[in-house]
Amino acid sequence: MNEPSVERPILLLRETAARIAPVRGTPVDEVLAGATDSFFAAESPLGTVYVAVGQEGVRYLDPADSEEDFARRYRRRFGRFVSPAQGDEVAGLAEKVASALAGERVDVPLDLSRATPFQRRVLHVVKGIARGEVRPYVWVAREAGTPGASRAVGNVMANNPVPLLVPCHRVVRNDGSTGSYAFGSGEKVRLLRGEGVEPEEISGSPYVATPTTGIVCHATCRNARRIQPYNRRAFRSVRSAVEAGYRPCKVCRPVAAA
DNA sequence: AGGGTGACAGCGT
DNA sequence: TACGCTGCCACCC
Repeated sequence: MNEPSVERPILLLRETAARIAPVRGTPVDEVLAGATDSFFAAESPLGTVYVAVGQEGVRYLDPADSEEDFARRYRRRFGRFVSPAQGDEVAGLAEKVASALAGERVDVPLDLSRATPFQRRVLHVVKGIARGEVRPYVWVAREAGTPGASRAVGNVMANNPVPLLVPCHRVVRNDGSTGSYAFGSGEKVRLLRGEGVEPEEISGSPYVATPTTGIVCHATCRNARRIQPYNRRAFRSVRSAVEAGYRPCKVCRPVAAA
């Protein structure tokens, strides 16, 4: 605690805690302990990101410019302090996060306790979108149990506390265009390419069917990818495919209703 | 034909 | 409250 080489975020933190303590009538150390979360840095496709840890797991991930910048943003968003993790307090979690950000399929515990029920449902759905695949906002809305809420889903994505870990960059528009991204639409396209999704394969015809089965899929559905080129029928919408006699795939569940 | 555009419904915050 | 990483349709060339 009394290291001579006090880092700047910690110094700021102590100063603030020292201001708060007398107001609350609480010892400084207690204020510090009760209002401070830990963070660590990790490498990701977005570059260096900082990762804050809550009670249940990762609470916040941000490709901030610096540790100071990250701490500021965290404080503004959660109303709590954050300082670099000491010793090995988050070592296990940091390892999982590093693996996940490297593209491995590891389950990273998340702390979404600050999210609304709707946000939690949406984030949970999006977490399940596999690498190499994309799904439209309207699909996420339907899967989350609120079929009309595709725009509200966009709002949740815009405020995703844990980008990359909850892969909001895999949520695209229903017309096959990639849509916006909190860190820029170009970054979204780059991320998707890095995962094997070429924007061209969905643009204009995000749905694909085959007469051999009579089924229509999202173009990036693992089953759609197996369709032989000469059996491949491209569609701009599920509706047009259904009108042509195809029924929705039971694996990727394209939204059939108007 | 099919890509672009504008209006507006619709949802949660 | 008004707003937004949308969807859908009408309408344009």
